[in-house]
Amino acid sequence: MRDNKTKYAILGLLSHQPLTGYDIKKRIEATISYFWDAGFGQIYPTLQKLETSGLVCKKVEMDENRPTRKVYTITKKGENELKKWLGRPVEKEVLRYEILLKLYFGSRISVSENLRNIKEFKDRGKRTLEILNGYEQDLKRVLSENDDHLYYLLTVRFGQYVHQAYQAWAEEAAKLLESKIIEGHND
Amino acid sequence: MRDNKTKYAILGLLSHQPLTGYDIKKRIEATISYFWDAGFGQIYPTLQKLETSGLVCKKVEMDENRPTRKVYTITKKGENELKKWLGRPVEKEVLRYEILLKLYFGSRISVSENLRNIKEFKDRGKRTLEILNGYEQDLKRVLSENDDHLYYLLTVRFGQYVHQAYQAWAEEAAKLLESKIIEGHND
DNA sequence: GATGGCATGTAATACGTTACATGATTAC
DNA sequence: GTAATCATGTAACGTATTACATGCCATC
Repeated sequence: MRDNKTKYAILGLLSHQPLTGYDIKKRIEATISYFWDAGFGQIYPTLQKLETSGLVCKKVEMDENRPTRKVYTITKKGENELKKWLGRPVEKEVLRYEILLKLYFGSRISVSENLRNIKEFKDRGKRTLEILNGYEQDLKRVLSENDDHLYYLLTVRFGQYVHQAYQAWAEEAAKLLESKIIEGHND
Repeated sequence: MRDNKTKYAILGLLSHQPLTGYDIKKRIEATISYFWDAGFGQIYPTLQKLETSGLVCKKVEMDENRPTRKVYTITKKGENELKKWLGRPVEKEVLRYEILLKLYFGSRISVSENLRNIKEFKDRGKRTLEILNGYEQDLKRVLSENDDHLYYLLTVRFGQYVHQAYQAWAEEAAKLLESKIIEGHND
């Protein structure tokens, strides 16, 4: 593991409570997936590697009726590793926006096709924004209950700021492209 | 190649003019790297695959004095492939923000460490924003010269919107965390 | 009887980064 | 002399996705 960051997402979730691989997948989906997603094919092998390096330990729960559960618990060593990483500043965020890659070469296709791409981006973003607004309301209600909630709120606020920026940009971009159709009627 | 998107970045650049692998790297750095980056280790093998599948063709330029240049030109088939991809809407943007992954588990470390992480994110973003502002000025000056420039401007405007959102968020987040220190003086 | 949730994982493949390896020319 | 730019690429490794494979239980 050179610098697998998903392993820290897993360690972070386990620092609250013991979980199975399946649980971890559900948690990620429900909480951090909009800025850090992971599938089963990544979670299960990572858990095995974390166990091998002694950062988590496994307890097998067998039951006749239900599938065998493998519950993972974070170790002291795992907690230290997590804290060490959390305190280390991010060197560089690497982001890839497919919408921008398409738009950059937009002159190769028609204006209306570009407008459609922008519109789909905007609609998708609007749905995400609504979900984030819901999270914000929920978190504000329970803010004082737990030290973690403020940090959750900060990440949600980030999402709201960025998605509002997407909406504003998409409107401006659509206007600029539409005025191009009117000027040159080259569509 | 399942759905290598970097290949479209390369095809897009070649749709303007023939380039070497080295040229492509420079172009990417100077134009799209803030939303789509690629290294030599990705560019050279991708060019070879593109040639094998007939989307680009290669011309070897030998010269005694300078290194052998391999100039790649997009084919008709390559142009069609590019256009087909450009017109296909983006299904899902997958983004990973390391800063948010760290912040989500922020309660595990001290408030001042979180504040430092936010500050570094903000400072880095500010530098990028200044670069983007420069791009905007340049592009506005030459907007009417070329059909491409409007599309370049749209991607730059996107960057500006998003980076302004980063700045506003970072300020709010820092304030919220600072008020936590004052309330609980738990740092 | 079919769908969906719970629960595990492996295998194949693709995507991407980093280090390694070479060597000439040009500018300071 | 030294660093930067031009110019090529391979090898090793790590990260991530997708498909495959299994099987029970509960609900509709």
